[in-house]
Amino acid sequence: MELDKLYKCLCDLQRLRILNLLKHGPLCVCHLQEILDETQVKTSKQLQYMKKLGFVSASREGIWMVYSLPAPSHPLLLANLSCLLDNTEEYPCFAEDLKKRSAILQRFADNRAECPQVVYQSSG
Amino acid sequence: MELDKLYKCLCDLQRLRILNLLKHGPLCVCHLQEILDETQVKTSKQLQYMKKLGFVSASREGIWMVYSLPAPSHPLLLANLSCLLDNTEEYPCFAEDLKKRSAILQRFADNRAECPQVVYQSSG
DNA sequence: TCGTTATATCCTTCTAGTCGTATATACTAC
DNA sequence: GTAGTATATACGACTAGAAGGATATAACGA
Repeated sequence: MELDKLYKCLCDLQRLRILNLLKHGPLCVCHLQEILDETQVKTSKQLQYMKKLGFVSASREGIWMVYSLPAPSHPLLLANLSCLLDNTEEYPCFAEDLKKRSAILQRFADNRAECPQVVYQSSG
Repeated sequence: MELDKLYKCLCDLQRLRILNLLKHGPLCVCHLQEILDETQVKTSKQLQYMKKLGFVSASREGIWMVYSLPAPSHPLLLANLSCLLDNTEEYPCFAEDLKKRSAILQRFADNRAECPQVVYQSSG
């Protein structure tokens, strides 16, 4: 894996936000899309981009495509993701995204049909 | 400073190599060019790119433009640069560049006219 | 003043990546 | 089979950035 590929992956705010979310557990496209407040196409394309580079992996569960960070992820990727929440006043979106993620997982507790099993399991 | 700007700066191998070199001390364009084995235009353009984003700073000394990392640099930048030498077998260029830098600074010991003062001082 | 060295900028071409619309595919339920 | 939901892809327009050649600028020494 080349370093410039890694940084190309990180140099888009939306991709950073996606990676930050996936670091805390797998999610499917529709929920990423909901959290990021973005179109389906745009979200999907960013995921394809990162998948092609090997920084996220995908697996189908029913109608959902569940995206997650592969194990093991590049240590430099994880190190950078760890910093995203450090300056919440300057970059509030990362913490906010995680709050939205929690809310969605909470919602799944009431309606299990809204979410694939892998995602639900990660909520605990 | 926005995160995506920082990563855009890092997502080019030549820029990474320049930053790795400047982390160990200031250098002028002609010596960066020599170490990277690149054209003058290309080297200068990369420096302009990074300067515009604020990740390197420049000061003229006689006929030379001396580039360096500003103090303080973005902590995330420094953290990433610290990792460049970690996997020397996989990314040999960063260590090689530093060797070339040492050789150049050594050369300055014999011919001081070949180098501005700030660069020479950093060799110690 | 002129010549030389170091560096920056202009101009054009080229490529990678973005974005949006529309459409295609995959799966499920009926 | 059809309908509906989730996701991916194809296509075209657009933009940022890369690259290279030529040229401009800045500073120096004679």
